[in-house]
Amino acid sequence: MKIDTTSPDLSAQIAKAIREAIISGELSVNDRLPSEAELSEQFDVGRTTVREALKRLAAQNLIRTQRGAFGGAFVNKQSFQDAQAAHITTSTLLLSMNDVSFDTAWEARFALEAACAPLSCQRRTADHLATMRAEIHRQGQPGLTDEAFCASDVAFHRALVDGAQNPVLSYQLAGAVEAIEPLMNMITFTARSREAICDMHTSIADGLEAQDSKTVEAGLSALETYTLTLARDVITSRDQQRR
Amino acid sequence: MKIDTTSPDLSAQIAKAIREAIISGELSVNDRLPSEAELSEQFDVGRTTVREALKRLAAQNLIRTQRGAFGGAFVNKQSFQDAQAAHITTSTLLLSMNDVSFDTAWEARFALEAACAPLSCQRRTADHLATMRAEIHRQGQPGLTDEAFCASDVAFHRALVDGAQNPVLSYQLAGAVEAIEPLMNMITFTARSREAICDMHTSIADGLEAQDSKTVEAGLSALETYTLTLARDVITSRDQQRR
DNA sequence: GACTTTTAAATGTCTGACAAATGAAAATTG
DNA sequence: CAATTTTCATTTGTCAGACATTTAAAAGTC
Repeated sequence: MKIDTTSPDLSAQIAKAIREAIISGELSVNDRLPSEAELSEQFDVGRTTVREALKRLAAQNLIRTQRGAFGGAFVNKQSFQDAQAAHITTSTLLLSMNDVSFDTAWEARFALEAACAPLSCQRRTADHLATMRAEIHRQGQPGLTDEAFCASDVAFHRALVDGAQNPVLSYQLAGAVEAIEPLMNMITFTARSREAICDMHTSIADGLEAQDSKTVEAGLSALETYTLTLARDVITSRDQQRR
Repeated sequence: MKIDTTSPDLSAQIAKAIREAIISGELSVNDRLPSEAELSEQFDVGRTTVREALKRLAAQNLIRTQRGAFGGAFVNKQSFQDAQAAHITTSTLLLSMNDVSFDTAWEARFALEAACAPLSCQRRTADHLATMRAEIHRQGQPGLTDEAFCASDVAFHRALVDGAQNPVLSYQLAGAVEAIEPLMNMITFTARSREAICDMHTSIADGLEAQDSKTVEAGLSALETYTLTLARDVITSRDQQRR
């Protein structure tokens, strides 16, 4: 592991070297890295620089640190849970910073969700169904705020995705499903549209319960079209107001 | 923005505070953060601690720094390209560190790819088709190493996904498609299986060219089943050798 | 007005110091 | 001897101060 000590980004270089050692398997889960003092000797830099490199790795969840004798920096096991949270954050920022149209994000989300539908039909448990029914019930409550409705909507679709019982799918989908929530919140639904959405959710849940993927896909497709129409109306009327 | 100066993770707290300011929109793209000296005053911590916080954010691509007068830390625009690279790294580590079975990863990958197929049929350009044909041709070359074959395979499928012309889809899919490559490399294909794979790739490309999503989906499905069978054979024989 | 020099501001790095946590080893005690 | 307490070395967390380097604006020069 060599670095160019003349370049002014030593901590980035050191982080990269260690990161690559982890990715290549040279360092395994729970392996202990050399202490900061040892690393600073090895790389011939100050301890400050080493620490900045370690913080970079910690920010990526690649290592954790522990104080005290026999403490140090240890290679982290990537958990689906943590990775998912980070993935959602990044996806959300990507959408908000890149002027991604609602159409594009919505299309991606439903295309991916539809891919889960057949698997979820096969494997969904009573738990998944119960979650979905509970969320549908919540969505029917009159006093619900728009934010709470959207959150419940996300929970409903997450249950559908999780029903496929494939952690890789759940992880990848989380980004698409959750990141769109802020965009959804911009489109405030009327009480009437909520009722229609609940009906479609019920139809989807019925299909999953009956393990009938045709019904589920039809319900998802209807939901996609319906929401897209609503969204376009909202955007059109907003543009008109702006004139 | 307040932090608990008695807790021993000041830099993480500061990073979190700034991160949330970015996510909430309080700080916008290209906004300049206060200088390190100013931040260290605001948070009442040393400059070292502030710098560690900033390095954390830099590791997540949330900020960039620039030296000199009128330099400083600026909020980064998240680019799909950078986010995709990070996403692939994380996905790869997730698979390798969590004993995800080949079956699970493979199922997720094909379910997601199949979701892109109809869209790609509609929108793929001549460029995408040309890339796919070129990769098929490369895959037929006899001297190709296993690694190169797998890389070409990834490029082929990436072209299919990109054909949907939806950056959100491409971003999400990249994780699933690329992260499985190391697992694929473990399964060394014989020359004969390569031929069969090329045939299926050709069938998929033909379907895309004819904008016939049925053919594409059939090709993908055949490829999924075929590779899965191969993989199971390899794993079974490997287990037998171990006895 | 065009060019050069100066200067102030900012990040990048290093050193040395001390605080705090932590587990092992040694000392103490019953 | 066994259980408990104390000591101690190690390691991370934080700070202050220093200097190098970069950078663009400001001042000076022709």
